[in-house]
Amino acid sequence: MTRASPRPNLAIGAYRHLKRDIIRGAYTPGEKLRMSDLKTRYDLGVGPMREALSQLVSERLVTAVSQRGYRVAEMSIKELEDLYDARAQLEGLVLELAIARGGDDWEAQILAKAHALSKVLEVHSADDMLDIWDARHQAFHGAIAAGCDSPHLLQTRAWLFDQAERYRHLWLCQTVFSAEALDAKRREHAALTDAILARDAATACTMMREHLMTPVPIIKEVLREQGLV
Amino acid sequence: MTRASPRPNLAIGAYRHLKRDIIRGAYTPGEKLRMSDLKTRYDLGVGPMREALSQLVSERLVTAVSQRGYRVAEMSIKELEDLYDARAQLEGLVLELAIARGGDDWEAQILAKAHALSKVLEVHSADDMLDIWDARHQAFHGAIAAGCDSPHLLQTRAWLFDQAERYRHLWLCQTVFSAEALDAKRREHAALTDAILARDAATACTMMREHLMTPVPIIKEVLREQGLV
DNA sequence: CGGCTTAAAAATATCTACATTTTTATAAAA
DNA sequence: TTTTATAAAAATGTAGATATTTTTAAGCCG
Repeated sequence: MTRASPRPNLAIGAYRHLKRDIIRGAYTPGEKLRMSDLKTRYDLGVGPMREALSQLVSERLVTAVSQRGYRVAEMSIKELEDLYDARAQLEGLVLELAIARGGDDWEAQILAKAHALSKVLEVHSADDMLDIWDARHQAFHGAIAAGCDSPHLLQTRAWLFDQAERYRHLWLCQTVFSAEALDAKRREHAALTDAILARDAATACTMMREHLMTPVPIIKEVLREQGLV
Repeated sequence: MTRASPRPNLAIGAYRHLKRDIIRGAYTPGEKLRMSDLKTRYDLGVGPMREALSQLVSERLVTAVSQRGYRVAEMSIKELEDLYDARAQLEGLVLELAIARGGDDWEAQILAKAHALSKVLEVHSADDMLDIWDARHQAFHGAIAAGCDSPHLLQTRAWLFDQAERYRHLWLCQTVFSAEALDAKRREHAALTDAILARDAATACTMMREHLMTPVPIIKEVLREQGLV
């Protein structure tokens, strides 16, 4: 008899909640995270709160200075550019390996997820639309990456993804609510799928890197508009 | 007036100490880390100890199950192979970018570090020898990687490095105390340096990937000998 | 009168000790 | 041998004590 999920402790809950809030932009970059405020906001003691913050420091979403508390990590154009470049390069590598290593099941999964993504047309509420499209979009790219068959490379990919998610969220809001942008993405995904299934590594990797870099100018603009940098 | 390093709090000290102990093999993989033991061993309260453990969980050196405490992460042949493969692939990518992006200063630094590494011949005590050779070896590879000019790729590289360090430590002990092994490494490093300075990306990347994979069979053997798997 | 230093006060972060809950080990009974 | 009841051990959470930083205000010199 195995208990799949022993009741998670408060620190884990706080970690998830706080991480989500940071990613969704509930705090402004660089904002001070006062213990007393956090305690009341998340209705917790200092112990669990500190644990959650420690983990977020490890993930670089929060910065800490000894005896001077915690702050939400800063955002910057410079970081945005490097982060997306790193992601694009890594994704290119992962895709190259996936094309070399992936089997029939890998191909099938890509087709399945691509199909699911292309069908997000039904009418949904705005928030639902964002969540559903994003979930399927991630599933599609995840299916592609999975072919590299390396837990540690995938872990690394997930780690960079988390780092980028605050920026990415800004882009999502711009893209999901624009029929035009969505359509452009649909075409990119279709072309990418074709190149991958044709096992054309050179073309596919180049397309993937470019695909991942397209959000950068859009995010830059939003960052400036919203005065986040 | 800036205080470069405000006195670090106890959690940071505990984190460093515990991490070092895990990497150096002071605990056996999978060993339970009891709070009461840790408290006495590191002479600390539970608060700081928990913070340190939380960070190590983020870094996957420790595993946690809610309400059932912490354990040193397991080691396995499977993980060893994936970890080193991931590292080799990433290092290949980083090197490719470095050759494309690195400038004169990058080349100079590589030569400097390569020279320092090749000169570790003077007689040292055994422990000194290990520390000095390792430090210079890391500096050499670090100088090469730095050329990719991407903080996030380098961060990612450092993260995989940390993951591998427990395995790597086993290899170091085998290599540093063998004049023959050291000499083989010296030749590999020299050839690598030549290919890099010649900006021969294809050759250099292949050599780098192979260079990083050479420890794997040695570590496998040690793991089996010491019954760690 | 204004800028600078110094000193007290408030706010904040950090740590320890204790209380509570949950898990694990032990022993008795079926 | 398996199951169940009990006791011990361990993890988790809270509250209060301590140390550090930041703010505020007063004093001093130019």
